[in-house]
Amino acid sequence: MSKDSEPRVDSTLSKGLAILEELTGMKSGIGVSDLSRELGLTKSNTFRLLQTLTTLGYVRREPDRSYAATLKAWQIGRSVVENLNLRAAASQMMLYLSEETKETIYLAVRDGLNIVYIDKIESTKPIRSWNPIGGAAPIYCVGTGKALLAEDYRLLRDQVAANLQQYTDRTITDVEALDKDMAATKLRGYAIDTGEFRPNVLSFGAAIHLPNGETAGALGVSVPDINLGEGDSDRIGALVQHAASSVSENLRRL
Amino acid sequence: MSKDSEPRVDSTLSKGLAILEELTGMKSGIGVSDLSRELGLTKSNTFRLLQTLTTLGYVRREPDRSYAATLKAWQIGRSVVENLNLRAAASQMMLYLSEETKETIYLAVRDGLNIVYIDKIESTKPIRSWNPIGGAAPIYCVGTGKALLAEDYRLLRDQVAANLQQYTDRTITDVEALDKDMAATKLRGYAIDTGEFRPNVLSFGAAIHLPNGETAGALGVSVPDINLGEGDSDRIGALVQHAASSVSENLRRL
DNA sequence: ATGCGTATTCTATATAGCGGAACAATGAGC
DNA sequence: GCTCATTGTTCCGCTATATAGAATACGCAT
Repeated sequence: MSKDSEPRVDSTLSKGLAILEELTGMKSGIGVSDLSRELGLTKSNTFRLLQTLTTLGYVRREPDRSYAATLKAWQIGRSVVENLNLRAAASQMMLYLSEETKETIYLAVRDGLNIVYIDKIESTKPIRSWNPIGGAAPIYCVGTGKALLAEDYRLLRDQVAANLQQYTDRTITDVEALDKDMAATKLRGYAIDTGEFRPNVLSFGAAIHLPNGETAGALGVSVPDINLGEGDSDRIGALVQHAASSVSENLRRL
Repeated sequence: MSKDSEPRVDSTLSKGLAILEELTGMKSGIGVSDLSRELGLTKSNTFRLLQTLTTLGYVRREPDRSYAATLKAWQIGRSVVENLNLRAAASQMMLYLSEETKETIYLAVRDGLNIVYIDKIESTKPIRSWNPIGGAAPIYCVGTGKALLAEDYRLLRDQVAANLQQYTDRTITDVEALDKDMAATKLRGYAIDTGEFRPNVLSFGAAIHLPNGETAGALGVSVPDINLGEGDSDRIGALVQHAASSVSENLRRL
C-alpha cells in the first residue's frame, strides 16, 4: 500500500462548494431536505451551510422559501476570464510559430467589428509587416479577424456586411463573396487574407477557444507576399491552425 | 434593540470562498504568505485551505509555485447564466441597437433585487456610460431593472419597497411614486430611468420573455443626458422595445 | 557559509462544526 | 375543522476538525 498521504481536505469548505455547484446547476430553487438528500448530508448540516452561503451572498432565498444560487459565483468566475492572460497561455505557441516561419506573429482578440492585437513577435526577416500592439484592424480583412469572424459569423454577418470598406484591390466588399469565404474558412480550419487590408501583406489566422467553446482570440501570421514561396501558404496555415488549437488545449488545463 | 441573532457562519467555508474571490481577482498567481497577509489569516490556515481548493480543482499551482484560480469557478457560475442562452439570442439585436443609437447597450438579468449585466456593447460616442459586465445595479433605478421589475411587480413590490435607497435626486424613494411609474411602464411597453441611479445617465429598458411567458432578462440603452436631443427619448424607447420583443421571438425558435 | 524569505509539515489544543432529536410551520387529504 | 406527513429551523452535547504556532525544509540572495 502506497502511503500517498492524501492531501487533507477541509470538509466544510468542500461541502459548501458542493452545495454551490449543485445549486448553480439547477434552474429553479431547491429545498433543504431535497438538497441534503441529493448530497448525502444531514439536514442540519446542509441548513447551516446554506445559511453561511446566504450571508456571504452566494445564495438567496426565493420568495417560495427555497434556495437558489445568485449570480455572484458567475461574477467571480468572470473576473477569472477577464484576468486570464491569453498572452501567457499563447506565448509558447507564438514562439514556436515564430521559429517555424520567421515571420511576424500576432495574438488578437475581437473588439466589436475590429480585432485588436494584444501581442506580437516581430519577424526576423528583413521585410516585415508592421502593426503595433494595441493596434486595430477590420475583422473581415485580416487573418486573425477572419478566423474570429468565421466563429461568430451568424451573429456578426449583417453588421459586418453593412461596413465593408475597401482597403486594397483584394478587399472583400461583396457580401456574397464574404459568405463564401467564411464557409471556406470554416471548412479549412484557418483563415487566409490575401492582402485584403494592406497591399502585398498576406496573413493567416486561426481561432483560440475557451473550454466551453467560446471564442477567446486568434493567432495569426503575417507575411509579405514576396516572402511566400510555392506551398508555403498551406504550410503556414496548418501551423497556425495547430498552434491555435494547442493554445486552446492549454486553456483547458487552467 | 433588535435581537438579530446573527446567523451562524461556518468560518472554514467563509475563508475558503474569500480566498477564492481574492485569487480570481488577481492577474497573476500569489504566494501563501502574501495571501495570508492579505486576508488576515494564518499562513498554515491559508495553506490548508489552498490545499483543499486545489484538490477540489478550483485552484492550480503555477510553475513558479504560486497559486492561481482555475476556470472552474467560472464554469460553475457560467451554468447559472447558461440555463438561458440569452447572450446568443440577444446579440444580434444588441448590435442593431448599437448601430441605431451609437450608445451603450446592456443585456441584464434579475438577481434578487438587483440586476446584473451579462453582456454589453460599448458606446461609440466619446462620452459613454460605464458599467462592467458582471456589475450590478438596483432593480428599481435603471432601465433594464425597471423593465424587469414591472414584469413581476406584484411579487417584488413589497420587497423592493422595503429597500428604496436614494442614489440621485431623481431616485424614486416613494412607494406610491414607484407604483405609478410601474403602471406607466407597463402601458408604455418600455422603462425609462431619468438618471435615478447615476446622475445624468438616463437609460431605457425592455423585457425579454421566454416562450412560456416567463421573464428572461432585459435589453437596455444607456445615454448621457447631454447626448439626448428632443424626441430621442421616444425613438430609443421604441427601439429597445422592438429589440427586446425580437429577442423574445428568437428564443421561441430555440 | 549565513541569513532572510519563502513554503510545508507537525502537533497539541480548543472549538467549530457535527448529527440527532426536538420543535415549528406548512400544506394535503379527508 | 382535524390529522398526518413533510419541510424548515433550532437546540445541544460530543468529538472530530480546523486551528495556531512552532519546527522544519527549501531557495536565493550576499
